[in-house]
Amino acid sequence: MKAGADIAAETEAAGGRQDTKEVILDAAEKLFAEKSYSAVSLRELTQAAGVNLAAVNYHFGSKDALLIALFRRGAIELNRARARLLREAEERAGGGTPPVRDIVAALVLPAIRYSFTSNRLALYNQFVAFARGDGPAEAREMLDKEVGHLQRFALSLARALPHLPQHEVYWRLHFAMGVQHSLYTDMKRLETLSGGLCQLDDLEAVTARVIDYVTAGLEAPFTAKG
Amino acid sequence: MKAGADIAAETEAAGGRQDTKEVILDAAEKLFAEKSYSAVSLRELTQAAGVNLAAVNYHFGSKDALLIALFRRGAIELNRARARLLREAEERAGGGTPPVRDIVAALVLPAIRYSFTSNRLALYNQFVAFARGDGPAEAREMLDKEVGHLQRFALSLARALPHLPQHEVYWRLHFAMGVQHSLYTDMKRLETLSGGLCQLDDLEAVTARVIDYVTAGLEAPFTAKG
DNA sequence: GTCTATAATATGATAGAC
DNA sequence: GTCTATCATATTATAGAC
Repeated sequence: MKAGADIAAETEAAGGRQDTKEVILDAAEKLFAEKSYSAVSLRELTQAAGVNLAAVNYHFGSKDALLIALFRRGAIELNRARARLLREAEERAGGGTPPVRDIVAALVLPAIRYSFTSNRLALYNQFVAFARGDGPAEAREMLDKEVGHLQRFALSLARALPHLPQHEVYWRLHFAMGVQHSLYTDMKRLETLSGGLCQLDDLEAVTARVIDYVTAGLEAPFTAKG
Repeated sequence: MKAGADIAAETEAAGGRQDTKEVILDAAEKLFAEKSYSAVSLRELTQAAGVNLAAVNYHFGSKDALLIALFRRGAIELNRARARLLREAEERAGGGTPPVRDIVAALVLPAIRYSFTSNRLALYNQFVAFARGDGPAEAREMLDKEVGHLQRFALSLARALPHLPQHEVYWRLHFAMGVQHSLYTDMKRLETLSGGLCQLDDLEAVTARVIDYVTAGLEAPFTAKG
């Protein structure tokens, strides 16, 4: 019954310790989020993970392949959570179009929610922001080409904002991603700027703020451009 | 009369070719913007610049020091342009408070304007986004601690939005930076997502879009939070 | 200031014992 | 699947000739 390639996270469920592959993924995500991909050596990484230096190459084939596996794991998790919330919002709207605010919430909540609870998705967002810069070409292409999950949001937003031309919806969704990005990379500057007033402590408050801001941007009056 | 350490950019003005130091800075900015700091070797860099391998260490002392010099050059240029526009907006307001939209324009215009004209500030923004991740600790601290220019904008915005508590102004300004960030890092994803509909071709249109979005976010109705 | 040659080290990857 | 030892290579930095 115990096939070689079980998909489910049987390790965590099974009560005890994770298998090596996951230990490596977790350590890598943490380090790549702190220092970005190229700046972390396999030696530093395997030591932090408490595994042998050769383990990364054995389990993933190469450092690059590890990065891609990491992208994949995070993307699946994040996109699934977003899609579920979007679906629920659509169901609440009874087949109609959910309000912009609910669509935005579905987009924004998963990353923030899991982010600051010791769970992974925060690190995922942080490390993606950096690794987009210094990852291998293959990894960057992946990030730039897998946009299916965002398409769903674009469609939903277009229905909720029928007065906007389609390209305007895309632009504003793009900006919305940028706003989220600011949560994962530049927080220290904000802390400095605000003299410690603004921090990522109160999750509910931060979530509400982001949703307010993004919703307002999406609903901004439209003036024809270019 | 020709002291060793002239501050001004006498080279460009003098009519002809740049001196080695500037050639290196320009090449570094370009490469770091494409591939991020750690991913670019001194060999690749000096070759692209057409200078000797040892030139970086001779002129800057180390690769890290080059990065910091690059940060400094770009920051000075960008902040000066922003400050000038903000001052002009304040003068137009006749000593009173400029409208939010004008403050936003002062914040947003310089980077975009110079960005896509072959000039440098675009590259600067792009490479800062990446280098924040994988630069040396000293460089990151610099980025996180030098916030004086943003303070000026925070103050101006606070006057223009007197109903907002101060920390809310900081948050929204922070989000505004994130929106700008999206112009310099994730454009390929937007192009894919929009099927080529959205691109950085029409500068005026993009500028107007960003200003619309950011202004709407800043002026969003305030609901008390945490 | 520029160049070549090279030092000193760190890196990703792999072979082979267990 | 894990470990040690090591290869082949790339890295930053520097010494010293010109």
